[in-house]
Amino acid sequence: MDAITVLVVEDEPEFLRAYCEAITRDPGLILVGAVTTLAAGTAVLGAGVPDVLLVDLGLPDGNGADLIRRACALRPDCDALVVTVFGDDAHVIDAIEAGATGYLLKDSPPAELVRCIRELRAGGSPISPSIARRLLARMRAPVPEPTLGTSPLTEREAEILRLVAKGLGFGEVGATLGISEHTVVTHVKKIYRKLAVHSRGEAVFEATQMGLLR
Amino acid sequence: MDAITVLVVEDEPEFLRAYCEAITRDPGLILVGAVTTLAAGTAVLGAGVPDVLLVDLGLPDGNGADLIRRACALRPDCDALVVTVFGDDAHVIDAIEAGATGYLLKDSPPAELVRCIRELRAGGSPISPSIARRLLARMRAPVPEPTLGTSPLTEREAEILRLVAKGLGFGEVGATLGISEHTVVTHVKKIYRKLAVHSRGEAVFEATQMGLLR
DNA sequence: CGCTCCCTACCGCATATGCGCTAGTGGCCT
DNA sequence: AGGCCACTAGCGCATATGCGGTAGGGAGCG
Repeated sequence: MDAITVLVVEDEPEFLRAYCEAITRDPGLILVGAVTTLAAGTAVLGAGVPDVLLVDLGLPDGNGADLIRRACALRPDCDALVVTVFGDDAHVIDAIEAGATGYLLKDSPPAELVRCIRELRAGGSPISPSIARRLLARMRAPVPEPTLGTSPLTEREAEILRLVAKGLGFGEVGATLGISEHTVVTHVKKIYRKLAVHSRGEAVFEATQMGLLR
Repeated sequence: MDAITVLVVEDEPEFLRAYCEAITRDPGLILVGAVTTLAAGTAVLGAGVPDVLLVDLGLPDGNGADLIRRACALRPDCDALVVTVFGDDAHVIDAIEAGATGYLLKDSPPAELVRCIRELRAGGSPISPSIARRLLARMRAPVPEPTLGTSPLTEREAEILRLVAKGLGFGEVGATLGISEHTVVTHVKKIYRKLAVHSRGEAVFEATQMGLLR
């Protein structure tokens, strides 16, 4: 296994020193750079993206997430390990969407750090437990059931709206459901009144916003 | 700090033994039960939900996720730690949606286990790095930016579609954008052709599915 | 037994919509 | 300079849509 190249971007001197020390002490890791600003980090990336980007989010001249974005764009298989004091959702989500594959809070000892770097290159994603808790909570939320009962629409009406959304004409909807086109029109009229809309497009739009379609 | 009560549900004898041994050896943990089936686990929960539910997903008589669901329903603040060989998305997502707050693969040593149980009660969520990697990948996907460039629609067309979606007639759209109604119609025709649809509703539906609206 | 709500069905009519066709202007690229 | 494309604008026409009103059958409820 080749040695792992690491670039450290961290503005706080003590942390920077500690990280560098831990990395250089490990024979399997190669410190290819240690900078304290977003600008400097960007410059280093231009000369070649390392295997692992160890980055702090709160840099003096910008957000570390931007650096991650750039690194991932230049080299998709590189790993970005965030080490920061920010444990809030906004920072975490932003970093992850930027392409971070690891997220540690600054309470981890340097020894832990090198282990995490190894884990990263092995295809894993070390994440501080407290951060992981937030992520899990966030993944659980997005599935709150389609909500049939609280919908202002009748089951039948929703069914018709779904078909209308798929582009079927009233006649076709009627044929599909085995009812008259006139009946479909009647239903649609009620739907419009309930949703306070006046056209197909608006109805479909409102319905999708309300999560009534699939 | 009070001792942490733990219920183990694991069908494989060797693992069950190893888990129980590690837990009983730790003075801060109290093993309140060790069962091998979903049915037995359910029964034990009926008599009181422990602080931590250590559960395998692949039980002989059902899915461990169901047990997690039950435990969380009975006692929302309990923690469920999944320990399983299943590392695929379906199992992971299912378990997390069920309420799991930790997810370990069966390659972790028992010593690691008790540390994870402590982390759980401290509000953290221990997750095997390889599992975490899948979760991160999954969180990155759902938000790939509105993507103006890759959209089949022109900026102007998308703008018109947004207005149409809000229920405006072609004339109103024209008035809003300061162009002729006829021009709006022309745009709409191109939109329909590009999206391969034949009505307002279908167009709005497709567009929302493609994330072109907001 | 009335009352309400949902699903069903129909008539009529003004307007909107979908579609094909033509065409001028301006920007971008070769 | 010529080609390609987006945006603009218009004509004509068949059909769909939106909206009003009416109405019967069935299910559930006090």
